[in-house]
Amino acid sequence: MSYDNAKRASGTAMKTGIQQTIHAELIAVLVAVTGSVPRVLTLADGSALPAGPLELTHRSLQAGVRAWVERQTHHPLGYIEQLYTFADPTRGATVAGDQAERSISISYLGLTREIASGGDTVSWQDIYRYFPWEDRRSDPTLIERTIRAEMGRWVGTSAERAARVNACFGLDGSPWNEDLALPRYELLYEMGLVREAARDGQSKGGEFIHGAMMQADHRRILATALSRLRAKIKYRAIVYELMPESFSLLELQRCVEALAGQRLHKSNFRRLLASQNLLEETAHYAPGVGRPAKLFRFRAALLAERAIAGTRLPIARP
Amino acid sequence: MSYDNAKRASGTAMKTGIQQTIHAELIAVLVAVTGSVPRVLTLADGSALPAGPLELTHRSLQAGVRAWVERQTHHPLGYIEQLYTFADPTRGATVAGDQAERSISISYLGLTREIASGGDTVSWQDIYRYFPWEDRRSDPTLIERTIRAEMGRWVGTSAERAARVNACFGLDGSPWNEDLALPRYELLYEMGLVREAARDGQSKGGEFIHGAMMQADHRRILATALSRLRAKIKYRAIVYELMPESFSLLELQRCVEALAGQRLHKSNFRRLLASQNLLEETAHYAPGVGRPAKLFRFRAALLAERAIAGTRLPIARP
DNA sequence: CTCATTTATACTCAATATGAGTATAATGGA
DNA sequence: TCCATTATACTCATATTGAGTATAAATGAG
Repeated sequence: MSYDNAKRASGTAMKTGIQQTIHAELIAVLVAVTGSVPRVLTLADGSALPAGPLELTHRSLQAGVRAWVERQTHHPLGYIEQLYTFADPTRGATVAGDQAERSISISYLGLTREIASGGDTVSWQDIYRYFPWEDRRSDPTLIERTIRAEMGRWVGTSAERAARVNACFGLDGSPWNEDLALPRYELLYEMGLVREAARDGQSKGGEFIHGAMMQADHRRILATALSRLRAKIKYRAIVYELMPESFSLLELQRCVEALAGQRLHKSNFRRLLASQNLLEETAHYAPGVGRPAKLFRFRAALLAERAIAGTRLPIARP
Repeated sequence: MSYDNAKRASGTAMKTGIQQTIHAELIAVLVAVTGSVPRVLTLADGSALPAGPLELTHRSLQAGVRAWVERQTHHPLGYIEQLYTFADPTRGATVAGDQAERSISISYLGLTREIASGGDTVSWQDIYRYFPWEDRRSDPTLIERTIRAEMGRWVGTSAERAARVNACFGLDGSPWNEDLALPRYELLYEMGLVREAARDGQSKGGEFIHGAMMQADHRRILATALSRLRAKIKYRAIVYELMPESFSLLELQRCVEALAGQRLHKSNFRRLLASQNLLEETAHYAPGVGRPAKLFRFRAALLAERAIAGTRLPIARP
């Protein structure tokens, strides 16, 4: 961290020998919500996220991701956001003469609407297939019933571990915080309760809790995306990208509930929406089993103001 | 984005020809708050952030940043968080035979306490030296007075541009949002009102607003750090890392104010602190000019619970 | 055709949180 | 001793939130 380094770094390409050669890979987490199911686009029958190398033709990282997704799905990608960059030390770290090799992965979160993607093993998967404990809409006691005993074993008599588990999983007085999806996954990994831990040689064997495994650390990346998304819907109107042109208020509520993994209080949710002035009425109604619901759309001006309003979550209890 | 790519990506090192060779650089934004001044560690007399290449000896990206900072400052680094990764298309994008070269920068935010750093041109600089308009503690009307006319010229008759400026800078009815430090800097760049824009050939010439320039896009990275930090103090107790062992409530308030760039309401700030149960009293008092203030420290248990409480900002008006 | 069922929408009300300000307590120094 | 200065403790009106009830507009069974 010397001045020389800084000068080199901000100049043109560095070609000195100290530095190693690196391969960069882009990973995309594409999310869509259909009805009440939050989905992610996967490859290999749900065991991997779309990924590929950064190519020279890409003007920027974001442009690289966009290019792929649009080539693959023939669908323009709306909102897109960088998630995280990591350099896995265990993979690709081989030295060959003067040149050392290493792989860096840069992940992105994109929001779309679900479309039929014609590929061999390409498919949209329910996100909660990978994190069953994150879906508390129908049964918020899943953790209480299935995971708690296993966690207790790991905690043992350590007060510090107990505090961490309670804070992450909302046990013993702590409130449940939906944003903590990533810390929860990481904690389960550390406890050896997800299959990836055993695969990577971290687990001492024992019970695994439900949840489908993915290649490499793709499931961790997906957890990062879920965390980010849940935090963001509370202060940015990004649901926009996930909804059709017009929709009923209940449909919008179901979409937010799907992402948050929580039931929301109906009238309070509507009051919040009204106070934020995000929507405008259309002249149409959605037919259905009961009284027809008025259809709404997002206000056109919203696109310009993007940076503003927040959608906080009025949580409902059964 | 085919299944083949995904398989390659998640296997061992990729050596096929499609992919280009990449250099990775790590950039650190080290922040400390001393008294009422938020500072950042810089090189080259305040014109660059500490940066250097990713080395093979680094187990992970974070470990790489930690290693440097600790080697340079001889001070253990507490909180550290990844900011953003970007691949500048304009620098280092040269093709040489089969091998193409490109540079990727990965930036990190770290929190410390300020210490004398014995280096030639290494220094701690007031962050608001780079973003004078972000400090609204003494004079919240700076934008109103100095920048507005210039912005008006760029807006012209475009309603969309006007809406964007108003939302970003809290003009014309929109509330000021301190988290938007990055969008604000980006908007000023787009408008050609910061010197970097002229250097990069984006500006059409004209008045520049105050604020010191930095090499490459380091000032943009610093804006990213400020945005992230301001957003985060509202929902995570990270001020912890910036304060000494024990401190008075007013000192803590001054620290938060320095980061937020806003004055806070004294008694409401204290009420918020009390309700969150973050602090505990010590037996000591700080001597000073008036009545001595009781000294507090962060509760030990806080470290374990880290993931919890939020510190919202009760804004004060003069 | 009537009524139970289902969903939509409108209101109400208590509890809590927030913004803003006043009153009182300890200091050191003129 | 009194005053300037900072600390700490209360007060109070208003806004926001959580939770729930009442009424409206459809469908379909009988």
